[in-house]
Amino acid sequence: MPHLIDEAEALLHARGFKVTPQRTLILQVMAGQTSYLDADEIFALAHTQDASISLATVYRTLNLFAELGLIDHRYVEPEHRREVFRMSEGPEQHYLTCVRCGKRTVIHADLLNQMANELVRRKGVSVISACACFTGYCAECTAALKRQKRG
Amino acid sequence: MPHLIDEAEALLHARGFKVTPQRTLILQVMAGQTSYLDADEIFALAHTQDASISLATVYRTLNLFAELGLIDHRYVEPEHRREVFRMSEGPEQHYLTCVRCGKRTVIHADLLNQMANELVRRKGVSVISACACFTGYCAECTAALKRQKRG
DNA sequence: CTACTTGCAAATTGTTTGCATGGAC
DNA sequence: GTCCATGCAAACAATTTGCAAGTAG
Repeated sequence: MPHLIDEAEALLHARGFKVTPQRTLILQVMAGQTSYLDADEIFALAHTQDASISLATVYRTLNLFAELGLIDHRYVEPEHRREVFRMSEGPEQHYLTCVRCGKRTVIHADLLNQMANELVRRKGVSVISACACFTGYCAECTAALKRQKRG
Repeated sequence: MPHLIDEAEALLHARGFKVTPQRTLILQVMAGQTSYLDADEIFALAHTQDASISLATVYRTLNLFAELGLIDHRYVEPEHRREVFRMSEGPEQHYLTCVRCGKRTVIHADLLNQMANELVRRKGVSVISACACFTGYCAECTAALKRQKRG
């Protein structure tokens, strides 16, 4: 998505931030992904293109992009304390992490948006961002366990 | 809730764990709370009763209690990576943290349970635990901002 | 007694920051 | 040329762990 990258660089420029090779590289890495990546994964991908990039720059850049609204960041199970990031484009995703196989099941935002709307209606609050993390069994493991129980 | 504490101690015993003064103390601290506390807060409260208790013991004990299902743990905004704990008794709580005043609005579990049910129905997964964190404006700040906008 | 627990300090993990150098504009 | 940005290493914060000493059962 070169278009996305151009827009992002224009925004950087407009806000007085410099368009450095590192920032462009991280934009490229992020734009090529559909799901969330953690800082280490982003660093590893960027590092294959530019071996001199540092993890600190990755963190600083991700934080800058998040402040500018270019990327979303959230936490997922089971390593909940590790932050993950992705471009803000496209529908938000949340996850159910399977305790049996570790797989993440994507939960699209409509469900959480319903919840956010319910919240707004019931409590009079306004919601800026929402993060939902579920732990459980994915569809396959749920089915497998049912079979096991039956058999 | 001495009743809760007795039950917890009985469970410890039944599972072959020892009922130490530290564990009893932490149970007392937890039982006296209605909302989530982080490890430091629990340590601070315990420390007023027994100055020799260590933070490591608090962490170990909380993890043990969580494994036994005695307490719930989750993460809340804005310091999302810090874990918070409370006794499993009573309705689960989730929070919306206000970015303007910092107040936490309690979100009772029925909303999230609806979402979990929806998930089960739509995706065939099973949900063990769910954590939802919202960032936004609490009811007061939402109202204040509306007034400000109008006035 | 014996195995589980504790306290302490050190180790880990994820992320941030100070500082001197380097580079975008 | 002037700041902003980078890389490095050290600092931080939250949590975990190794180990020797202590204690519940």
